[in-house]
Amino acid sequence: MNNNAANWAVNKLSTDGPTPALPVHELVYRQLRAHILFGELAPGQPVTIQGLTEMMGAGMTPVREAIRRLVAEGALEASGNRRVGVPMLSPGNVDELIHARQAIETELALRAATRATPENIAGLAAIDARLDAAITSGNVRAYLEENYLFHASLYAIADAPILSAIADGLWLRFGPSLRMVCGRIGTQNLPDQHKEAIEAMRAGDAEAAASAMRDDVIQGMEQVRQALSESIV
Amino acid sequence: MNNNAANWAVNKLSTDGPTPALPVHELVYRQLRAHILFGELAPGQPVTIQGLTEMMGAGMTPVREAIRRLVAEGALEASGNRRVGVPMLSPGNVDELIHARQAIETELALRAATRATPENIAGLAAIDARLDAAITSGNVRAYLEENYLFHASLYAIADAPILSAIADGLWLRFGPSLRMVCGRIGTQNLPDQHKEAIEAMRAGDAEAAASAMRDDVIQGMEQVRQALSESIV
DNA sequence: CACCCCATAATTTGATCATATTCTGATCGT
DNA sequence: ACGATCAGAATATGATCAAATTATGGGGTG
Repeated sequence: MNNNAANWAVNKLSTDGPTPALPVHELVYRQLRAHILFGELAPGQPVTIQGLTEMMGAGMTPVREAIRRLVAEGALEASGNRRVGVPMLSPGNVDELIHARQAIETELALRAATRATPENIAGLAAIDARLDAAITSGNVRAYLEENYLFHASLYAIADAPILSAIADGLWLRFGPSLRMVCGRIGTQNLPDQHKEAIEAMRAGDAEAAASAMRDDVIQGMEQVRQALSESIV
Repeated sequence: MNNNAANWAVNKLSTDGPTPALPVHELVYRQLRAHILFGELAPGQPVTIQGLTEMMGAGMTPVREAIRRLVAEGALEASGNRRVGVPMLSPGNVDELIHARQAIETELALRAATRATPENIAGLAAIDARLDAAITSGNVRAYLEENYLFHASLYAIADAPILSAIADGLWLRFGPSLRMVCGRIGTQNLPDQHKEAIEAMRAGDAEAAASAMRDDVIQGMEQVRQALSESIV
């Protein structure tokens, strides 16, 4: 049983299953995390402790811990004067994210492709099929979830906990902005090089799989950059 | 005034200066962070809340927040059964760290080199001089601090908050092991390509500076890998 | 006379602590 | 060797205190 960060991320998108008395701060963390990743929270929006306590029905301490954790991961931003909110991406931040994602995700894809079993690949293909359905039906939330799930599954296959943790942190940073992109341009024109990656993995060509994922990352981040620059105008 | 993550890291190695009523959880976080970075805490060592409360003279809530934050950054590890401790690096982890540091720090060095002012370079040279003194005198703690300070200063110059945050997180992960390396091989044989980097920055050759820092990273991490593999035997 | 600015009060929000409760690990007895 | 009991440690709550933002009102100005 491999308890690495990426597996964890994949498992905890669904709340079902035999949850063996999960701590409250963990539940708060996961709910808030999902809100950030899938765009329930817009960039710039403030996040208050007391608001969370009554929204989640929890005490202050667990809420506080969840917030600190997400601040440490870059998903939330401490404004200096004790306030916490969803960060807004500057164009420079997008540049950094492009570089980082390219470096980290390409390496993860390379490792995943060299280690993937046929079952792994089938699982990825299933996710990608659901992703296609979400795109054609225009279901933004489902698109965001399945898209993230595809990448997170790839991380889990790569079996590289540190790189996976970094990649997950990056997702949290651009998640809110990605939602904005979808609201702006719809789901039709969003990138999806996943089929190329899956085919390359089936063929055992790790380099090609990594290259496909690199293209996917670049295209996605370019969409974000473009939407963001238009939004400023 | 640029309030990015790297500047923050540089500023908060020293505890002096006019601290405007810093929150307790922040102080606990910084002290614990320094303990981890500079090897007061060995890999595998447990970290308890109650132990910290009396060591730092603080309540449970701030201690708890500091621990969660460091767990989120990868500096500490939650063992599943409510226990928290300093993680032990596996050989695979070291591989990941080498890849990640190479990618991130090279990019940071590139950016820093293109932006550095003469004052910036002089500051780096001053740090490196103190580093040399620490090496010749065999002062391990000073070596660790100045070495980190050199890199952190470079991040601050690069003005890339997200990449800097990632790089800082990586330091926290191999910090305890780096201390072990020093205890094993002394300070004499430790890598220091800093002079090459400084010279390249003076000459305005950003590529050369980045290359020098890449060599520095690789040499340092190879030392860690080697010491770790010997330690297992 | 209406509008803006600044000082001050009120309220909201965050920070910390002390305490009760639950869970884990280990010891001791059978 | 197995299972109940016990100490210790973590989780979670609510109360209390401090800080910051927002609201308010008086005085001055166009």
